[in-house]
Amino acid sequence: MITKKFTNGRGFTFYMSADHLSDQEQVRHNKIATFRQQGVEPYGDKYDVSHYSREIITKPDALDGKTVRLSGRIMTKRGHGKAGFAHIQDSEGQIQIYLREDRLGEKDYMLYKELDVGDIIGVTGEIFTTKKGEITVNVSSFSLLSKSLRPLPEKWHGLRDVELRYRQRYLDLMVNPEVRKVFIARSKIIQKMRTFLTDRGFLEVETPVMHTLAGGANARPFITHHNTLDMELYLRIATELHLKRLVVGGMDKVFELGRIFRNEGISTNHNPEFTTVEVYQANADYEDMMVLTEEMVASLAKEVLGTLTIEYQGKSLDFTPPWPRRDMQDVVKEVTGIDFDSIVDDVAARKIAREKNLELMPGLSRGEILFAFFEEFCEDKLSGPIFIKNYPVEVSPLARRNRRDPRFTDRFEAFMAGREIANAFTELNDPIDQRGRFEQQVSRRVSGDDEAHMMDEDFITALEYGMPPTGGLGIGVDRLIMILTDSPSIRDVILFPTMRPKE
RNA sequence: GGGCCAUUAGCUCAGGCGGCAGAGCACCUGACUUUUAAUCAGGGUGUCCCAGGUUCGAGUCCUGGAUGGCUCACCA
Repeated sequence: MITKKFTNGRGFTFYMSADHLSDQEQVRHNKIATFRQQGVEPYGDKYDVSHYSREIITKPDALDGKTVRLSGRIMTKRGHGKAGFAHIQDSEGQIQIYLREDRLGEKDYMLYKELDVGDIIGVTGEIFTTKKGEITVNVSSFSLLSKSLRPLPEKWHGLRDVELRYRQRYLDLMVNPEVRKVFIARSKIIQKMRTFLTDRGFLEVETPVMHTLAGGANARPFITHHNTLDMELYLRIATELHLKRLVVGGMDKVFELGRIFRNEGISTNHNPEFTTVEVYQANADYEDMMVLTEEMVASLAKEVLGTLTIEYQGKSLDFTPPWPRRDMQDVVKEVTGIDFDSIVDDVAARKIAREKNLELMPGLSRGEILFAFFEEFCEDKLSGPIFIKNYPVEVSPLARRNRRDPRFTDRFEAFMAGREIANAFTELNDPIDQRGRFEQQVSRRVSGDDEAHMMDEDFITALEYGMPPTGGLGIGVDRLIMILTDSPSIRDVILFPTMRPKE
């Protein structure tokens, strides 16, 4: 290690070295040693804080001339010989501080001059307003609370590199203030969601994350292993089947807000672990779930954003209930000109799919093809919010059949900005029909569809004891938060999105 | 998984046709007691993502790989 020693005019000794540390890191490491030599602890004790920055900025008149104590991270620093300005940032924002040598004394002022952007300090001083009109703390004393050993990202551009932003979210939060706003909004949305439901008499419950059988959705699970039991366990892909067991047990109104896991692709709309809320209400049906959905989303928008009309990526969305309700078959007819009501069998449906150049797995049924038409040609055109209802039975293995037309189920999905946000139905409570649906799923599984459901005998057994007529709703919480915070990527609303490790 | 693009200083980015590695901020040295992207004078601090190849010579061209972004497929 090549080391070069030099001393600056203020008695601080530095060693520049040629090892793995950058020059800026080396300087900061050396300062720690020098501070300790001078009796200054670089990782100080807790600082009694009287105010946060925002309280001071928002009511300067009441605090003018008053002494305040606050702590924060140095974000900018400007020296002027025997005086200096800096901005410190706390959880509420930034405030300017002013330090003078004739106030602090030579020793402390010299210590201040050695502080770096990124260091966390506690300051005590009086509030005043500078010539240029900025509310500022005239510091009478300060102490170093935590020495930062690495330089912060650039003050003007912030941290732009998306890879670094996700991998080192703490830096993103430090230097990109709008990021903090998104996650504060996320926290509020989830909190309001919880109180919205509990206020309406729903009971929050926790069901297993590790399943012996991953059900309730069409998705590939993550597999893990329990050593003592020596068995495979799956991380849950949905909370649905356990929540319905609770309804069988007499818990009439339940919900679970939590993380689920799907072993599938990653994209701007998909993270392997994500958050859903599922709600089940006995003596209700999917119409009731529509009302619940629109009321909940409207109340979240109102309470968190203060408005029912928002902009998402330049498009306007109005959450004022009631939202439009459209039949899937009607929407497909409107967009593609094809009336599935007049297509009576699977063969005719496959023929029309070929005409529209829709490449599908062989042997699909009429309902599956209708659903494919909807997804392919209609879904991304639904700016919403809108409810699409009456889903084919083949793609809805857990939903009750429509009384008048058993080819369909009493199911809807809510769409916003062309994305599915919610999925709900009148729950299938006929155990014999449910067994048939599972059997159909299993046969699809056998023929290669590894996302199809597995037979869940235990769930069937629960239904055989009798489940009351029940409405169920699932909401993709991350996606809803994306809409409400105008975030283009799901990674912008998940603090630590799944990333491949570096190297 | 396929296609396209990106990776250069701590950060944000430029580097035409292959010819000594660049700017701003940050940093270092000095000046400056109400500045605010402070200013002034001086200083470039680097595994050009990695490994090969072509070439007298590669940040630049070729091959392979890594990570990320967008997109298609899959899905919510």
